[in-house]
Amino acid sequence: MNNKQELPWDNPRFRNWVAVARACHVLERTLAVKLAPLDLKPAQLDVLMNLYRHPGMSQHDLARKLLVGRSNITMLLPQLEARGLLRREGDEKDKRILRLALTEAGEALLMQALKVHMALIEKAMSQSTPEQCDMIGDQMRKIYDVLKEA
Amino acid sequence: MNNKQELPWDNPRFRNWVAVARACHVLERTLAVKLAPLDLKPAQLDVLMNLYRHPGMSQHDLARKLLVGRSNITMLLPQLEARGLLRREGDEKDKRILRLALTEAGEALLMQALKVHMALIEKAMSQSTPEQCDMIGDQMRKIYDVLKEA
DNA sequence: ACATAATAGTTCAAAGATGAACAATAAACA
DNA sequence: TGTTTATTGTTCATCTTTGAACTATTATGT
Repeated sequence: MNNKQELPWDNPRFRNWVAVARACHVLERTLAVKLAPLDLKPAQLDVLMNLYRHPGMSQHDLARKLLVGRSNITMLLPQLEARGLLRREGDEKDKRILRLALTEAGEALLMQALKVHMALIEKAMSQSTPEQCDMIGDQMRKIYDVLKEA
Repeated sequence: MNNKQELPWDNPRFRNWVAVARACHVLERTLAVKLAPLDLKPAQLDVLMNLYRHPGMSQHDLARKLLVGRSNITMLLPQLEARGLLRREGDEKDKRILRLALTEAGEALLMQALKVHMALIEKAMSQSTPEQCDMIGDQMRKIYDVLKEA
């Protein structure tokens, strides 16, 4: 009996996905190094980015956007709040909810961090034509949609 | 003064890379859930996969392949060794090196886990044509090459 | 209204990952 | 040979992440 008849490594989809995962991993690690001078970690940058784009969102919403647990957000925010990068204010109508927003300082730091992040992504994606790049993005969004409710 | 003149979200490369990262993240989380019945985590599966393909590799080699620190490997292996999934034997010529290899049980569990992993990737990548899939893999391998020495 | 269920956020203990410092061994070189 | 430098793996302290249990608040249903 031969379990090896169809090893994943012979399957293009498998091999290619492994490449995706590896590229993600190495870019994340590189980003962590490049953000170190700003005393910011990738997870914290994700928070700032989401608050910039969706000011007033709740911690629950943020957790879902970031694909992490709520408790993770609870542990993450006080550091950033103590540094004066964001505000947390209770919702008027629903006293359970804390609404989040960047401060001026938070926005300023975000802009610096985005330059770093952007430069890294430019370097990585400069290998692809615009058409290839868009196609990759389209496929990845499909993958996300397929898996997020699975 | 307007820092926002070229926000990353307007940049296709940025938006598309964010999609890649999100797809990676959600697939990794989904894999963790699907592997739970086998009492195996994605990081452990990575170890088994690499030992299957490169039997006799050292812990140092394994750490580099997985893009993690050596200490991480040191913490990871004893669990798997205790479950009888792999062997560690000292190298004859270089007494610093521990050579790693799967046991029969390790190989058997790997085959089960690979079915799960493979099914998930099939589901995710079935949206893409073979040509698109290969193109994605090619681009990602380029990204990895660009970043790994940066 | 009242009881039940659902939701937002927190706490806490356990597991994972990281990097610096260390011991043992091997390599380089004077 | 003998000394210095590199490499392999481990240990340890620290930081992150996670999920379950908990409190407070709101929604639902009778």
